[in-house]
Order: sequence, then structure tokens, then C-alpha cells
Amino acid sequence: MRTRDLNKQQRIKEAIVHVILTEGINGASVAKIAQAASVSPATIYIYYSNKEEMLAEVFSEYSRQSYHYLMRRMQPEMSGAELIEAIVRGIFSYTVEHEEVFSFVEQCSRCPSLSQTVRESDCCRDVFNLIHRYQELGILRRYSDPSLYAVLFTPVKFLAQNRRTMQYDINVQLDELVTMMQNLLLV
Amino acid sequence: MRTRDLNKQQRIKEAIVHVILTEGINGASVAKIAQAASVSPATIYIYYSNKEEMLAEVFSEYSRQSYHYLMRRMQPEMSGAELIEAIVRGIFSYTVEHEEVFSFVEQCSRCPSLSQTVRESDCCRDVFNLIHRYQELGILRRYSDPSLYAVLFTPVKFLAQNRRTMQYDINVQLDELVTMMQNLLLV
Amino acid sequence: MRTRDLNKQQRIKEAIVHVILTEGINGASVAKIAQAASVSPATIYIYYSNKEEMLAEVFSEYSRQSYHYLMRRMQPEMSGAELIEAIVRGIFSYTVEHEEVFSFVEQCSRCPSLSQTVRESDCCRDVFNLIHRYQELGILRRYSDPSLYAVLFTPVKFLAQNRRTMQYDINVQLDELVTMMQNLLLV
Amino acid sequence: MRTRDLNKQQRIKEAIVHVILTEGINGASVAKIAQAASVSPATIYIYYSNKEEMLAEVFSEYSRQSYHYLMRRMQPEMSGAELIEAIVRGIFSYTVEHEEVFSFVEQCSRCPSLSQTVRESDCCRDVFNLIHRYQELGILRRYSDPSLYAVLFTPVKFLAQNRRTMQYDINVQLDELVTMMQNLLLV
DNA sequence: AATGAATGAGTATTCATTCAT
DNA sequence: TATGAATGAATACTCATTCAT
Repeated sequence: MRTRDLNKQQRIKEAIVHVILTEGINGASVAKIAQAASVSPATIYIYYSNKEEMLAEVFSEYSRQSYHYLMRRMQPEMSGAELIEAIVRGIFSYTVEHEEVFSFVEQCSRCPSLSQTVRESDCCRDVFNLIHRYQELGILRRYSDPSLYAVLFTPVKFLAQNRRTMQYDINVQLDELVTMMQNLLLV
Repeated sequence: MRTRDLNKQQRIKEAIVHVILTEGINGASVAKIAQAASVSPATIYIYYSNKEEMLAEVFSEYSRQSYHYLMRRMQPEMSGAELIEAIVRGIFSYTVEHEEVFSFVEQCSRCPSLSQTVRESDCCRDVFNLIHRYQELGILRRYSDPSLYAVLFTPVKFLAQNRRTMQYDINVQLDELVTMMQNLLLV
Repeated sequence: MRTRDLNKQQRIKEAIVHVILTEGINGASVAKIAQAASVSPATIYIYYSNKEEMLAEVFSEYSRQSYHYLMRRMQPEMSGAELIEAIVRGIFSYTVEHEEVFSFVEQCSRCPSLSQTVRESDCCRDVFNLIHRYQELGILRRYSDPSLYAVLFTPVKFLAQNRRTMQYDINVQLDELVTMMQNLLLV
Repeated sequence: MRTRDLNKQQRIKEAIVHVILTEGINGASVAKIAQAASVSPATIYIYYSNKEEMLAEVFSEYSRQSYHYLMRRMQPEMSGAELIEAIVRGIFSYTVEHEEVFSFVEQCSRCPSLSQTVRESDCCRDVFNLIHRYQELGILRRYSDPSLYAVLFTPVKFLAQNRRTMQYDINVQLDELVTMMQNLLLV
């Protein structure tokens, strides 16, 4: 008996992300994904029981990825200002380096049925644990988690997503946003 | 000659918003919209030449609506702090009062093909003109427009969208966000 | 009370022919015909009770036209050879001069439901009466009408229809066909 | 893996011919063809990538068939008169024996978009090669190919197609036509 | 495990025709 | 007479999923 071909499963996962990037979540049919993965449509149903579950599973996996990426860039000896800068720039460079995955996750998180399957707050727990430590040390202001999330994460994602159509220099914007966040959050 | 039934046109527009809210932009087929409007699918093609254009047109119309709503709540004699509070609370109460329309616009603006048809910056021109006046008077800090948009609009929209699944009291969150924005933006 | 607008009816008739030429009999919808005639679809149903009847009526009318055209080119004092030449060249030049109408008639006559509505033999009665006279005078061979029709009319129509895609010089072909017909039919 | 059901493919092909015969090329919808073949409409798209290609492929296949039929009835030792008789009677009996296919091919060849996909001259190459040999032997007159095609093939097809509505005895007609062709083409 | 074939239900859109003015 | 609005039924085609090998 052959074992599940992990290589094949990986190819399917990448195909999902790729097809959604190029065709949008609407145009991402099982047939297209199968073709992009050089696999039969029926094969996909060996790994996932239906399309919904397939997207949910891959969405869930990739949702965590950006926060792992972020955590790898954190160092314990960072100052408050450095922490904030690392978070903002980290999110931004993640979107640049993993454009396909980022776009995939964004699209999924706007899709009502899918976004319910992933608790965003679970994904970024580690990052918030870190922030809480800085708050307890009196370095960061003690704003609540949702407010913090809203202010620290959504604006930079917005800039990242619109960086192509903006007439301003994105690096200048990013510098400005870092300064704003430091002004806002440092004690 | 039979005249266009304006009531019918309005019903179609509401059906579009409603179906997209309940089924997501994926599941919003012309047939479902027609049924929700108690109209034949063919009738929809009297008012719009195809589905893409239909969504684009309704999306464009409703995109402006929230900013008109916002402008109606502004008064010339407001202080800087009042202005910021009015904007943040205005966006929030718009989302509550026009929940379906807000959700519809959010979904459309995440859909690549649709978001290109509406220039967000056109819609909020009036609001930004007002902000610019306060900047020139030295009341608000002179941050660039995209940064301002990112920080002033996206976080409150995020809170509004997630207000149901949050375990915190949304009103407390909102108070906090207003304070944050005032700290950040007032000179 | 207004009378039926003959001008309008004529415009409809021309639109039918034109649309069928450009779109084929498949693509010729009532809506397109109405638009080409600058008329409402509903107006067409004032003049014809349905699409089938509309096509049948116009088809019938134009079916006769080519034989009237032919008869106008006949002169009583023509020799047998001249008669044959006049018929062959007459059919050909009709297809060139009335390309739209010819193509319309050809398309309709291949459509089973339509071709039953017009008796070809009725249309060309005059031409055959003429031929019969020449037969009685011992100038033309006494072949039967269907054979004559088959041999005298279908080959030249075939050449006319394919004159664009043929690599031969159509005028040479036509000369040849005239000679063939004269050899074949003259006593 | 399920293998392609050749029987199914054949059924589809026959259904195409049959539906076009009964409903005309206008009325031959994919749904009707699928139903006639006792197959889902989707199945048809496994075998053909779209309707246009489906018709073109089947049309092309059957276009050749009548000339193969014709060639099988030719013998090398035939006299010129026998050759002409064999061609005329061969075409006729093909239309009788394969009435549906003949009618299908005729309808397709009148449809502008389809007729462009098949070069008639390719299909009857073998027959013309044979004719050319008789021409070189001085047995048949040296008329050009298009004239020959027009005179030898179109009249008999016309008679075949109208044999039901004619008030004359078709066999007498056919005898007459054979004689005409022999008079015309033999040296 | 893997697959191409097969399909019922669905997709956006157009059709010939009728309605209400 | 004339019309644009309205529509049920049809159009070609695609979908997620299952079947048979």
C-alpha cells in the first residue's frame, strides 16, 4: 500500500494559493486547482472531504504563518520602540515576501463562511503575550487587545494591500506609520 | 409604453445587498438576487448590462453613502477633539445603522475586480478636505492622507465588523479608540 | 388613426435581411432585428404575428425577386444560345448586385421549416414558360423541368456562393459554364 | 480509472445528426442532443470542448464519408460513360442510404461558420484524381474542377434533396440526368 | 492511492413574446 | 400604432462531487 504522497499534498496546497491569487476566490474551482497541481480532481477528495473543508484547512494553516514569521524577528532585548517598529515592518515585509499567501489569507478572511473557521486571536497569541510583557514592564501603554490589534495590524495591512495603487512612496508611508505607532503606544 | 417600475429597481438593489450579505459574494448568483427581488432574472438585465456592471454600479453608489452620512454629522465649529470623535463614532454608527450596506461594501472592496472600479479616495474627498483645513489651522498633525486613512478609518471598521464575536464591551473599545486617535492626531 | 407606417415595415424587412447576412440565421434574434430597424421589438409583432411567419413572409417575397430580375433581362427575339447565356449570367449578376438578399434567401431555403413555406417552382414559373416556348420551337432540348432546374440554376448558384473562396478566376468559370449549358441544352 | 465509453461517444455523434435533422441547425441545442443521446449535457463537454467544435468535428468526419462511399463503387476498368453514371447514381444512392447523415452535412455546409471549417475540395480529392485520369486519357472533356463539381455534384444533390416533394418519378429524372451528364462530359 | 469519466444542479445570459401605457 | 418594460423558458457552459477502474 502506498502512503499518502506528501509531495502531492504540498503541490495541492500551493496550487490553491496560486489559483486564488490569479483567479480570485470566485474563480478558484476544484478543477482549476487540480490542474494547477497536476493532479486529478478526484485526488483532491482523498486529502480533503470537500472544497469548503479544503479551503478552511489551508486557510487555517497559513493564517498562523504570518505570526510565526513575526515572532522569528522578535528579540528579547528589544526596546519598546524597536518592538513596535519590528511588528509594523515585519507585517509589511511578510506581505511582500509571501505575497501569494498573504493575498490568499486576506481573501479567505473576507469570506463569511471561511472566516468563522479561524479565530484570529488564536493565531496571534504569541505576539500578544510579548506585548503584554512590555505592558507589564510599563513600556507600552495598557490598551486593550482588540484596540491594539485594530491599530497595530490593520493599518499596515491596508497600506500593504494598496501599495501598488498609491501615488505616494510606500517607504515614506511606512516610516510615518512606524512613528505614529511609537507615539501612540509608548509610555 | 410601460414605464420603469422604480420600486422594482429599488427592490433589486436591496436584493443585491441582502443576498451578498447572506450568501457571500461567491454565492450571490443572478438567479438568487432575482428571486430575492421577486423579479425574473431577465428583468435584472434591463437595469444592468451584466453582473459585473451591476455589482460595480451598486457598489459605487453605496461606497459614497457612508461618507455622505459622515459629512452630515460634521459641524464647522467643532474642535479638533470633537472632529476626531465625530469621525470615529460616525463610522461606527453608520455600520450599525446600515449593517447590510456596510457589509456589502466591505465585501466588494475586497474583491479585486470590483475594488478597481471605485476609487476610495474619490468617495472620501469631502472628509479629507475637512481634515486638511484642520491641519492648516495647526489643530491636527500633518500626517499624509494614506496614513491618516489607514489609522483613522480601518481600525474602527475592524472593530465594527468584529463587534459580535468580541468578548469585550464594544462601547468601552470605542471610547478607547477615540482617545487613542485624539492622542495620536491632535497637535 | 394612423395607418401602418410602410416606411417602418420596409425598414424592418431590410433589417431582417441585413441581420441574417451578418449574424447568420441562428444569430438573427427579434431584438437584433428590431434594433437594426430602429424599432421596438413589440412593433415587429404589429406587422407579423410571430418570428416564423415574419421570416416566411419576407423569404417568400424575396424568393420571387430573383426571377423577376431574370425576366426583365429576357427579350423575345433572343436566340437559344442568348437565352441560356442570359439566364446563367443573369442569376450570377443578381447574386452580385443583391448579395444580401441572395444570401438571405439561400439561408432560408436551407432551413427545413422555412423552405416548406415557399414552392420554388411557383417562383420561376415565368422563366419556365419561356423555356417551354423555346422547347416547343425545337430550339432547346426537351428535358424535364426538375432536371433543367437542377442543371441550369444550381451550378451557377454554387459558383456564385463560392466565388470568394475559389482560387480560379470567376469570370473564366462563368464563361465555361455558359458554354457547357449551351452544349447541353441547345438542339 | 473509468475508461471512456466508446458506445457513449457514438451515441452522442448519432444524436447530433438526428437532432439536427429533426430540429434544424437552429434548434439543435446541446441540451436536446444530450437528451437524445441519454447523456448529461456536461458529458458532451468531455468529448468536445464547445458546441462549435463539436459540430465542426462531426461535420468534418461525415463530409468525407460520402466520397469514400463513392470511391468504393468505382472500378478501374470502367468506361467514361460508366464512370459518370457511377458518380451520379452513387451520390444519389448515398443520400438514400444515409439520409440523416446527408441531410446533416448539407445543413452544416450551408452554415457560414461551419462550412469554413471543412474544405470540400479536400474531401473529394480522390474522386477528382480519378476524373483527371479520364481527362488525360481523352475520355472526359477538360472542364475546370469548380465547373465540374458544380455540374456533376450539385444537380444530383438537388434532386436527391427534393425527391419527396417532386411530382415526377425520381428514377426517370435520374436516368435523364445521367444522360445529360454523359452528353455534356464525354468527348 | 490515484484517476479520468460522468453527472445533476447550477452559472450568466438571451430568447420570443406579451403587457401596460 | 407604437413602445420600453417584463418575463418564463431556453441558451451554452461549469461546478463540486462521485463512480468505476
